[in-house]
Amino acid sequence: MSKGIDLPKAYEAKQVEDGISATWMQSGFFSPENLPERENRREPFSIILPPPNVTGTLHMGHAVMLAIEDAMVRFARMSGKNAVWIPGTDHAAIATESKVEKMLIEKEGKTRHDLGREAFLRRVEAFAKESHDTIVNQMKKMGASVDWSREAYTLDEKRHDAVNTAFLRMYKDGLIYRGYRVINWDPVGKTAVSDEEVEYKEGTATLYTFRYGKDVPIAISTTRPETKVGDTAIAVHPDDPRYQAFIGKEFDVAFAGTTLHLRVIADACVDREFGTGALGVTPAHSLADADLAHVHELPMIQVIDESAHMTQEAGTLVAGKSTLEARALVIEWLREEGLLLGEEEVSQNLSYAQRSGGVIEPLPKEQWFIDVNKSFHFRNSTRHPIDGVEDGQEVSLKSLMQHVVRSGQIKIIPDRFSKTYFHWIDHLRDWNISRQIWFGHRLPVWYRNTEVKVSVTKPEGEGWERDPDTLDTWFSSGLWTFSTLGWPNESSPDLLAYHPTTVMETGYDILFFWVARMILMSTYLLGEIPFETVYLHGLVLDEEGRKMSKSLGNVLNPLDMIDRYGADATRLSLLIGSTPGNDMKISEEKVAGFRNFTNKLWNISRFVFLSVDDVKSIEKPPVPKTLADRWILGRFSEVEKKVTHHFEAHEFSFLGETLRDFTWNEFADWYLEIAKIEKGKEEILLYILERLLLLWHPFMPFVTEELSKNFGKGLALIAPWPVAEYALASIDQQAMMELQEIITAIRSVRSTYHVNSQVMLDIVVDGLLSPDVEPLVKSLAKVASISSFQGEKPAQAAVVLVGEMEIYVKLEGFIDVQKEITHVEEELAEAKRYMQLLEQKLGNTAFVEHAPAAVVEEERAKREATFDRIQKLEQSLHHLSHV
RNA sequence: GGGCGUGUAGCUCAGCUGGUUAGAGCGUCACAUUGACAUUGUGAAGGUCAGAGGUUCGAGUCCUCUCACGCCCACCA
Repeated sequence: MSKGIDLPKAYEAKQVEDGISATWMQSGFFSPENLPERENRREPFSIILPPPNVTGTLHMGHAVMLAIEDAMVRFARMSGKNAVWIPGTDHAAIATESKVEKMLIEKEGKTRHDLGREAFLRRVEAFAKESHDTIVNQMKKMGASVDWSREAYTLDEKRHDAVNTAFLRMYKDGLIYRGYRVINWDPVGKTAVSDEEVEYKEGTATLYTFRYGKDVPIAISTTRPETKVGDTAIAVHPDDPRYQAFIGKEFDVAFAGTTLHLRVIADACVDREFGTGALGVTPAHSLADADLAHVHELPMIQVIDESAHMTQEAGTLVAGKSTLEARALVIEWLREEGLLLGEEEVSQNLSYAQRSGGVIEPLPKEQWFIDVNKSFHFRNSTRHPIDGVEDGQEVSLKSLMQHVVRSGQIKIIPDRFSKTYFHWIDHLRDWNISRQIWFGHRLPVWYRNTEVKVSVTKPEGEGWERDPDTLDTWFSSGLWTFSTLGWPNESSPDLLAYHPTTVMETGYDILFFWVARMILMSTYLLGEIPFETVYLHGLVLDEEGRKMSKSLGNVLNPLDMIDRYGADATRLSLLIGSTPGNDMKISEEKVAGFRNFTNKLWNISRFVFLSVDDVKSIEKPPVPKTLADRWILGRFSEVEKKVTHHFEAHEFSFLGETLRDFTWNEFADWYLEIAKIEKGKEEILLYILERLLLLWHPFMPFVTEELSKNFGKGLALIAPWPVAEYALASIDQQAMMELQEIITAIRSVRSTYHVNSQVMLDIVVDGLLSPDVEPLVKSLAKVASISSFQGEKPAQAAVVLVGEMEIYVKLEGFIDVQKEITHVEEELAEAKRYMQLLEQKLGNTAFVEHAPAAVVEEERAKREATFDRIQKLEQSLHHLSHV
């Protein structure tokens, strides 16, 4: 059997992947308009790639995303859909700017201000360009079948147009406003950040309890004494009997170099149990206090500036000092005045800026916000209207965001994240969208003295200055599902064809940052949902379950994995064993394991190609001739159905396992072995192999594309998805029971003959049996011994006749009776020696009487076990000598 | 403080709407292997399914409580 094609003995991913990548690119089939005509080609499938930041290189998180999305889009494409997957990159405003500035400081000792806006931005752009090219290259290595002709960038001209259009419309509707508010200030990045960009870490702090002055009857507690120079009120609980008498009273008091005017206010939000039960209100430097100040109409005094130093307003004692210096000074002052009543170590959450790591300093600032609660007139889409909201109805952004998920128009997988989503919306505050950085979309806002104009171009007249601020990067990302499809041109062909997109696949960690913002923007601007399904994958962790980070040195680079084990193995290791919304651990070993599988698939193909005369595509379903044929064809059809179902249900791990089990445990281990004995299986082998490769294609595109070439049918990339053509042969009740008996019998043969590794695995059977267990057992033993005596290498499966039934038995190795007898005799001798030893020990009365009872028990148990073992070995020896 | 989740073999995890004897991969051990594949094959060992109680003919699966761990949100000054 060697007339077919002879492939290399092992699959060398490195040698084929680049070539295949090039073939795919040249084919143009990543762009839907180039796809060959098919009946259902009008049905669209669209997925927009979550754009990687242009700050560096791809990591495992990206690799998971690419593996899942590529599997989705390849399946859709093969299923005949008009499939498009749009790639792009994200300018990642703060992240990129701070990275470039950091490099600038390290290499040249200059800050961005030393360079100036224009020159600095040129540096950032150059860096982004370089990073972009690396990322694109990496995506190609992964085998991502994205449509490069539609590539987008969150900061290019088209997206800039979309951003401006969105901003202007929201401003007109009163949803974007400018306000002087307490915001999260990052003193390191020197910019405001949104609530979502603040991270919390547990830390300890000293809680100081003190009075503002001798004449102030209420003591308060704080971890930040330096802010107290900006206090304008003391808040107590309205029902607190201790402070009832003071509510509404006002105090003027000299405090640490300044004079405070404090009003005692009552508010139910005060926790009576904490500290003294009274709270010093600092409206300018606490978001919570700012809310209080708003309700109670308290004045706001800014005592900390943008570089985390005390302002002139803070008074003579601390003005100009850093917050830490000021803290020490205030405490010292309190101590001297005898006002400090107590100090206590408490654990506290400290807030940091996500990107720069700076300690967040809440302070009041003029910023731009999106109002999530304000009512406006909803404009519904004419083509894909949102159900349950009328055109022109009064809604708020918040209510819209809730509605589309609650009504099931957007489905989140796994479902439990819907709860998280609603919980987040319930607590949502207005979104601060202005950033005091340079890299990003500059606000289309102009100022002239007190005049403010929102316009893309400079307003008429002299003296207009453009707002130097840029937009939060997530503002442009929020438009991503439609800004990539041609919006704001509402008649763009792509927008008409592909929006709403079919699925959004991304990590759960950006549910709020991004998914929620896309829902906000799309429902508001288009009156459409941005996507029908949200599939959230988990984070990729290292072997010990830690996040991968450069500082920990536990980063597994997907490119290294691809280099060592191939892209297919890397993809499989990320697809199998990961379930939506759950984090996954990955290790190099795991990837190596899947490399073995790609090689297995390669060798299965190699065997099939070698054993047939003519490698060709089998057009008509082959007619099964034997039991084994009926079985494998039936099983294969079942697998085809299952795989299709798993794809539709986004159950990628199940899908992979189903396919792997069939490929390895059924097709290779059984049918290929049977095919070595029973001839005439060429058609079936080819039929199953060709289709099996296609089923695998979305998961491991490279090796399957390479192997499929041999069938001469064109690219697997656009091959029609296989559809089941056989029914599984039925096995009736009676047969099942008899089958069970046979398996039991076989197992007993195994132990009786002490040939645990020698006999057989399982049997494949269908139809009615009239089994006589004895003959089966005998024939097995016979096959085994005969082969061994003739010194031939036997096949790994045998067909055994039991009555009129053919039974396929898988065999592995055979008994060399003589060798086996010697082996058993040796073991027997050893066991007897051990037995003697135990007898001796237990016969010793001193041991039995003085040793701890447990030890004696243990020895007795050992004697029992050894006795059993001797009996078994003697039995084996008896059987063996009669074979 | 609120919410979500996890706890199943040495390790990583499956186990869907409750149904025979709880599975896979890796690891370990034993044996085999010249002809598709040592990136292989066959087997073995290894589990009171975190614990307690309950519902049920029947619970890894449903309910209640407890313990441990993780994540998210809010934030107490």
